[in-house]
Amino acid sequence: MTNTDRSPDTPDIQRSAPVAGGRPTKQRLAVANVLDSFDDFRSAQEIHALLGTKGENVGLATVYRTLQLLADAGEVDVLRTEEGEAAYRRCSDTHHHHLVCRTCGATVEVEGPAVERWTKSIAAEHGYRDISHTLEIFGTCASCS
Amino acid sequence: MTNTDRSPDTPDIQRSAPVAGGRPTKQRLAVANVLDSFDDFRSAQEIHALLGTKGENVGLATVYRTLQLLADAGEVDVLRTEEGEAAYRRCSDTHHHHLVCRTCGATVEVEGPAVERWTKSIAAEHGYRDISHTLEIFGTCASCS
DNA sequence: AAACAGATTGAGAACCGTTGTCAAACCGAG
DNA sequence: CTCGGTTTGACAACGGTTCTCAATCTGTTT
Ligand SMILES: [Zn+2]
Ligand SMILES: [Zn+2]
Ligand SMILES: [Zn+2]
Ligand SMILES: [Zn+2]
Repeated sequence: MTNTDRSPDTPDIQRSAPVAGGRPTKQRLAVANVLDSFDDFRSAQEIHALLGTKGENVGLATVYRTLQLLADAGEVDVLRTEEGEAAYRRCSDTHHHHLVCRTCGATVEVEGPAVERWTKSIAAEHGYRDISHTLEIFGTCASCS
Repeated sequence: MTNTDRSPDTPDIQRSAPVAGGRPTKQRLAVANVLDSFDDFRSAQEIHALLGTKGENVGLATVYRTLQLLADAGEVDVLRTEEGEAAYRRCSDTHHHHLVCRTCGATVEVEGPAVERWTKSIAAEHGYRDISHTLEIFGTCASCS
């Protein structure tokens, strides 16, 4: 691990913004960049492997740590698959949900103001406060039918 | 493990219906019964421990297997906690969602026909079929505020 | 530029929920 | 009772995630 390694083949940094307040290290930038190369949900291990194929060797623990950082900062969305593993995806910064293909993972961001209102009012009706919610829709996309 | 053990202190079977098509063994009935003794979501291990305190010693693997049976049969609802572990609860048999207290686990079943309609139409709009969805609402209940 | 202090990394161990293994026990049919 | 498929439980194995800690890096201060 030599961060001073700046040989000619080292790809230029594409994402200049620091990663969630921490130091913009080579590894964190690599993770942040690879997140832009797909638009479906990928597990931490898949992302780690993907980095490997691109010549960016980042330790698995660091991938986990960075994804957690990004998730905490709201820069990526986290989804629990039905098998219980966490999957990550770079998303728009407004609140939204996902329509995910069960087969190929193709993901569509969806918004539903009515749902947002409904959850709030239901929760208030029962005296619950500090509401949050999770809503994911699963199905088989057109090309997988 | 002696299933013929029917000493006088053995509690009578309360739930006579067979468990999800399989054999109504002592262990399965014990699990099915203990599920009636709480109305919030409990992990498999918590349920296993709870059985222990009631003198019903059921193997952990059997608890997992039985809960899976019941879940497949739709007799219990499964929820993935944010830490990724599965939690179980006996629920009404109609489709519904949950409003869960983040602190004490108090759970309210909620229904929202509008949400059901919305998920279907959104999915159809994008050409997705065989739709399913997950929706959970989290908050702090009145007594935990 | 050299030194320093704190942040970050990576390899591997540890953790923990869950599932698999398999011999022993069980159960219902005949 | 006997027999064959089902179920059980102790324990091993598994997979994803987190922890540990020494080595390395980075920004800042001399
Ligand atoms: Zn698809
Ligand atoms: Zn929402
Ligand atoms: Zn509460
Ligand atoms: Zn629903």
